[in-house]
Amino acid sequence: MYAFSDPIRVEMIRDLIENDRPMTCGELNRNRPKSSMSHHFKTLRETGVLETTIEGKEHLNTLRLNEINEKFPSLLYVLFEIIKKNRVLS
Amino acid sequence: MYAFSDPIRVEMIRDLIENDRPMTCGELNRNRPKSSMSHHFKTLRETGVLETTIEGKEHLNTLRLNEINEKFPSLLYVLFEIIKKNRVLS
DNA sequence: ACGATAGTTCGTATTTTATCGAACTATCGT
DNA sequence: ACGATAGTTCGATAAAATACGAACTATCGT
Repeated sequence: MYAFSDPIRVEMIRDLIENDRPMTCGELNRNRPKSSMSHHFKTLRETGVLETTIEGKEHLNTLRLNEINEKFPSLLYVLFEIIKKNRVLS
Repeated sequence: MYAFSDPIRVEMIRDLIENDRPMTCGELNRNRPKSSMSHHFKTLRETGVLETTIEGKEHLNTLRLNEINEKFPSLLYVLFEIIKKNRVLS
C-alpha cells in the first residue's frame, strides 16, 4: 500500500499499466535526477511491485501482476479503472 | 491512497468495515495517547475517508462509503476482501 | 457548580521519506 | 581502448509524517 502513496510512483505505475509492456528506467523518468528516480525504483522493487531485468545496458521494469493480484486481489484492476478516469490517486 | 499507507489507520478502517457501524474515537483507540489518535482521525477526515458527527460528548465516526466508491470504485470492496483474508496491508 | 469523560489543538521532538550531486559499475558502439 | 549511455550507490540535507504531553472545549451526571 505504501508503495502507492507517493505521486511519482503512482505515475510510474500508471505508465506501466497503460503501456502494458516492460519499460526502461529512462522511459519512466519524470524530469528528475537519475538518483531520485532510482530511489523510487528501489522502493517499488522492495515492495514487490516491480521486477527488473537487465537487458544490455538498459533495465527493463515489469509490473508483477500475478504477485500483486495474489496479495491484493483485483487492486490493480481497481487502480486501472481509477486511472482510466484520470483521477488523482495521491 | 495516502490515507491507507499508515498501519494504524488501516487498522481503524478495518475495524469500521468489520463492525459496519459508526464507532467512537474511544472504540477505535489503539493503545496510544488521545492526541496521537486524534491526529489520525484528522488525517482520515481530511482525505475524505471518514465522517464524524458529534453525539453528546462522543464523536461517531463513519466510513464515507459512497464518496470513497465514487472516487475509487470498488477499492473498499477490494480492501475488505484483503482484510477478510487477514493479510497485512502496510 | 463540580468532577469526570470524550476529543481536539498546539508546540515540539523524533522518525521516516524524499531529494539530489558525485562517484561508481556495466554495457554499447567505434 | 575510449567516450557515451543507462542505472545504481553513497552521503548529506531537506521535507514531511508521526508521536505525545499539556492545555483547552464541550458534554454528562450528580
